[in-house]
Amino acid sequence: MIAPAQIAASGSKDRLRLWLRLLKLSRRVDAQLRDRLRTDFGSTLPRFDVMAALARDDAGLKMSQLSGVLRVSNGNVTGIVDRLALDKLVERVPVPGDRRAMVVRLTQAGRAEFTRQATAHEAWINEMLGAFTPQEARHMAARLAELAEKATGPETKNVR
Amino acid sequence: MIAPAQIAASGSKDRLRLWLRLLKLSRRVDAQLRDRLRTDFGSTLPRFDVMAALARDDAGLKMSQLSGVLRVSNGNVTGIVDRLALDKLVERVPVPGDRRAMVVRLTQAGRAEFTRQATAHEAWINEMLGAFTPQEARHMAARLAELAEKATGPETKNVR
DNA sequence: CGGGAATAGTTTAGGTATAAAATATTCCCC
DNA sequence: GGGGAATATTTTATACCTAAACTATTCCCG
Repeated sequence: MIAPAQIAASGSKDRLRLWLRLLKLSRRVDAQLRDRLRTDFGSTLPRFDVMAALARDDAGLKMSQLSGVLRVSNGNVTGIVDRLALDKLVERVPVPGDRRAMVVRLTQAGRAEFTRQATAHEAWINEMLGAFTPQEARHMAARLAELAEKATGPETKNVR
Repeated sequence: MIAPAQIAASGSKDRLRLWLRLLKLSRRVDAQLRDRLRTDFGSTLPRFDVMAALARDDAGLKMSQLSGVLRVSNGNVTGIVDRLALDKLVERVPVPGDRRAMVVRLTQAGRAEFTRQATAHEAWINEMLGAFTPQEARHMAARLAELAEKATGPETKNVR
């Protein structure tokens, strides 16, 4: 027989250990990506994330949509878009019917640059996670997706 | 028959999708932890991480050991320790034989505060990852550890 | 011993992040 | 149609984070 308290405590420890593992792996991949983006493209992960979000849609996204998709604060997006705009990789376009809003979209140059970076990005990930077979990657991704759905916490923050 | 290029491309896509899943989950847990630490304890995740590292050892750690364990830059640790020291949660102690080095350790108050926060922290994780059974958590953690070993990239950065 | 290489830590410059306040505009209801 | 609530974005204050430069000390080899 096992005391109930011990069962609960043990489950909790297992989940904590899993979290520490997940954190360790994701930080390592994250650090590599940041480093390579910096050295190979003179860019950063947040910039890449913004461009990736914009690349999905020729029409671009409003600032608030962008912060919703990326799940970061509004003020944060302002700064990143400011810097991308300085480099002429994105542009702010006023929204016809609403003088409050701005649509951000990739410029021609931004689209070309993103394509280059995305190709490299996928190759880096493929290299770093090369120890996963495609089958196992699919399986684990599916399992994570399934569990993420049940997990506590806001699934989406600002997506409207 | 399947074209070789297609096989390679497909594996790469699977790993990319896995990465996006991992990132999504870890960001969500991260955000929750940050939020709860802030509202419940008026603290932050980096502060918690530093205290957690120090809690393992009564003797404390040198600044460089701290940045090595946490895998963050030296300058970063300087700032976090500065702020923890202002709150009297940690203290810097000169190292007898080496006038360059400082050992950082939890104060009495810091140790007590960390114990409170760590208990809550484990409960939050347990709640957020509750969809994983302990068995599955153990299994996945083991698999991640195994793969992390093989994965490309620096396993340890500054640990000496 | 003397001096350059290595080590420990802080500082600096710039980008990323948040929450909260401020600004501007639009919506909508009475 | 006037005014308050809601929405879109920027600004502000503070903390995090890195790489690189800088200071101080220690190590070590000739």
